[in-house]
Amino acid sequence: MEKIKPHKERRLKEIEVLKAAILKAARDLAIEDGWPKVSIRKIAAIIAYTPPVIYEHFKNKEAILIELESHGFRKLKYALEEARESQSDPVEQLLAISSTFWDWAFKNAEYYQVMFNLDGIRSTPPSTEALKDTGKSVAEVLKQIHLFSADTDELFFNWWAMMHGHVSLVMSGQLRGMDSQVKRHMLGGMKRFAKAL
Amino acid sequence: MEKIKPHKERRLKEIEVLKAAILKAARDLAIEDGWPKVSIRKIAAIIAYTPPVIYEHFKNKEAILIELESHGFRKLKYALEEARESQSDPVEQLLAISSTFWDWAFKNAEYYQVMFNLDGIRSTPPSTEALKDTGKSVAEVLKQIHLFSADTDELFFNWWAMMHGHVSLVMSGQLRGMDSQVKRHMLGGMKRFAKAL
DNA sequence: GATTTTCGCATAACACCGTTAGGAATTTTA
DNA sequence: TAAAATTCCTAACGGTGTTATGCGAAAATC
Repeated sequence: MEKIKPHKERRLKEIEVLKAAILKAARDLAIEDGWPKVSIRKIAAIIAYTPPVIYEHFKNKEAILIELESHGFRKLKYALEEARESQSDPVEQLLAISSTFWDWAFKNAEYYQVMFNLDGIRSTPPSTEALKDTGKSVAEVLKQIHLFSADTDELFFNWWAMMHGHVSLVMSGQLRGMDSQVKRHMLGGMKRFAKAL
Repeated sequence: MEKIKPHKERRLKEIEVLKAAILKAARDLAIEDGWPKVSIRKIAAIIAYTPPVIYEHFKNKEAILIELESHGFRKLKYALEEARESQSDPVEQLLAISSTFWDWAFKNAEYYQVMFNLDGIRSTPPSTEALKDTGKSVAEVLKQIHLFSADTDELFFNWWAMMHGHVSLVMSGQLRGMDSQVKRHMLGGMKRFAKAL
């Protein structure tokens, strides 16, 4: 068994720390000024290195976004699961999940934007897998509610569309200033959606 | 009454022509390679002028996009009105409008993307006015259908969210390759939506 | 008709961007 | 101690939106 030399181990930690710092810097910049203003050079300045160093940890700028995207989906998934567990009735669960989704999206707008390419920074889109996995709680709840009606895939996509539609219209500014009003509308629509199943 | 001198008049025509050429060049570039690859320099090359000339017709790059956005909304509005007139029953009208919306969005993706900032090129978002005006047909149809239930604003936003949600999830690649499947699901959801009113 | 003014347009530059090549200095290995 | 590898920087390439400057030609004025 090979013994790992202490300085090697320390170095590995350092690399991990630096990688985390890059991700944090990118996110902080996005929170501050929005994704379009995030640049490799600014990230480098924050972590007090020169730009090329970043390319030792990430293949390119896109790779940083992809990593943050998956962070975002994991966090959102967790939030939705928690929301579901706060209720026992399936319809109540659906409403709780939807409400939590909304709140999470705006409290973590920088994540949401990179997850759904809302600022068009990404050149490759997130995979369908992320959607399916993140919405697992919803899929299960829908299965419990619908009992007899349309196929589950349809309901699942309908739910995603209603959520992302409302959120992205507000977030991209088309309905700026109507946040809470639109959230009410979204929940109203979700109730009708559940009732129609 | 002041007489307009012929060379002045000719010049005004030239300016109009050039402005139209700039808009067309931008759109063609977007159709070819997507909005992120559209640049002032490339537009200039196409119209066979140098970049500064473009700034005599548009304040900046954003202004070009804003103009195309309003073109897009006008065209979409017209398409939706036509769809409505193809049916007499209100529910059928709603479905026809929704189906047409879908088809239009993908047949005019370069417009749709600039209208909803799907590629994040815009820094200022389109106004709520454009949404309200474009969706006028829908608002009227919804008023005819709902008779007693929830307020019209809510239904109107719900419709926009369902449409834009489905479209943007497919268009931004999250559901790539599932175009026709998702369209079916969207129409299914829309039927349930109409039935629940 | 000559002179002045205005107009149309290009050259060149500024400040930024993502990304990469090359090399210096330091640290680890032999 | 010499060789090898690692770490990190400087400098550059080709691209971006945008603007200052100025030249030549056309139009307006005298």
